[in-house]
Amino acid sequence: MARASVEAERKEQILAAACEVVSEIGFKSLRIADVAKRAGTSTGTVHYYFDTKRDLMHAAFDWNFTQSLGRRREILESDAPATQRLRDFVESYLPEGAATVGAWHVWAELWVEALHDPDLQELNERVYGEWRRAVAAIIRDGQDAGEFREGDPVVFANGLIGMIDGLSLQVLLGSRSMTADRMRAVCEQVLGWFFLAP
Amino acid sequence: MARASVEAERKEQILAAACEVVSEIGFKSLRIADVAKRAGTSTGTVHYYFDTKRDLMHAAFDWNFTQSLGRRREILESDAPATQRLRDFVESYLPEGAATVGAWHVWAELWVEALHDPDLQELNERVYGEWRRAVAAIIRDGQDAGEFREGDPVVFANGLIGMIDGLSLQVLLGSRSMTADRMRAVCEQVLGWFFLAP
DNA sequence: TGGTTGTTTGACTGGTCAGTCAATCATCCA
DNA sequence: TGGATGATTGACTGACCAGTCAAACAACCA
Repeated sequence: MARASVEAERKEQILAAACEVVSEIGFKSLRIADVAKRAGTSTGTVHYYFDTKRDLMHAAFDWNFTQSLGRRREILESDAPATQRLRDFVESYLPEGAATVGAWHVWAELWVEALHDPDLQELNERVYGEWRRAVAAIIRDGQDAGEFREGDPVVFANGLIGMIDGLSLQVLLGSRSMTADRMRAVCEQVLGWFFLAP
Repeated sequence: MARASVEAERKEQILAAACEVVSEIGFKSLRIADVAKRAGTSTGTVHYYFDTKRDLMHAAFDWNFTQSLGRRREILESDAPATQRLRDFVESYLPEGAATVGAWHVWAELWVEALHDPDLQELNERVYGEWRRAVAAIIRDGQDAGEFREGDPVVFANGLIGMIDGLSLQVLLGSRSMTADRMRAVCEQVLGWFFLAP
């Protein structure tokens, strides 16, 4: 066993580095040596903590999600009105800041890798379950408070999350027709249709 | 120059094979030898028509789009009511049949590859422009015919296409919470909110 | 028929990189 | 202090594969 403190710290360093490299050059181009360099260590050390490249990437994908969830905990657990929480949630997803864009890149790589990897599909399933439940809970709150029109919260959560994913991809691809600002406008429009006028 | 007939036929064979292989094992795992075998030819011949792997894949991505558009031409150019055309369009996108699922896989690979390739971003831009225009045109028709509520057609087209992309990804990932049937239900629900009752 | 151009083949090469390993260093504790 | 265990290093190896190339084959035409 690695000594607990060193192990946790070093793994974190390596996972953060792996996510940065994936975000910058993509999974396909990622070399263990790139990760090692970015983490300020050697390939030997990377392999000391992660047996294979696959293990490393699975752990990195998982870590990426944990970090994303952490960055949104404040929003999800806030006791602001549901309309506000939903707006904040959507806003926090817009691919604008470096952290969010980086996390989105890693997500996109995960998706495509998962197309041919059942273990990653399982990770996706777990994570999307969490997002879906979180959004559906906000919607239910909003409906209970009369801020939100009726309808199946899960259907709306699925539609909203799906739309965010699809639009974000276009933004990440640098589309001239779908900038972060335009995405914000589309999301606001859609939310507006579902919020009841105050 | 290759003799026109042979060249066109052989290129088509190779591109179709490339798309099949990408769909089955992913871009990252694709070997020129796989494509050659699938096309019933040799690696030498693949390289005779496509200088590099990158050239081959760019052409394959382009070809995949042309085929997808062809499969939908009938719907887009039909003179059925706008509501029907939009329903048919969405239905045609559901990742169910082999051809559609295959095309989606190739799309997903294109997206991720494009994150780090400006030429592919350009292809994405062109293609999305076409989809967006096609959908917006249907919506405009529907609004003119009073079948559809008012609002910016482009905003709605963007929202709808984004949602389809995001949901399709989850279906492709084999999510137990997002099957093709559930996706159909979400899309119908959303379309229902925007169609005016007859 | 024989020459020209277009097409096909697969063995081969050069470069790349994940993963291994033996050596070294650091930390802890008896 | 010295031995044990944990941690780190980077040179090395074996597998892999894109792209090359020389040789062969096919279609066409003069």
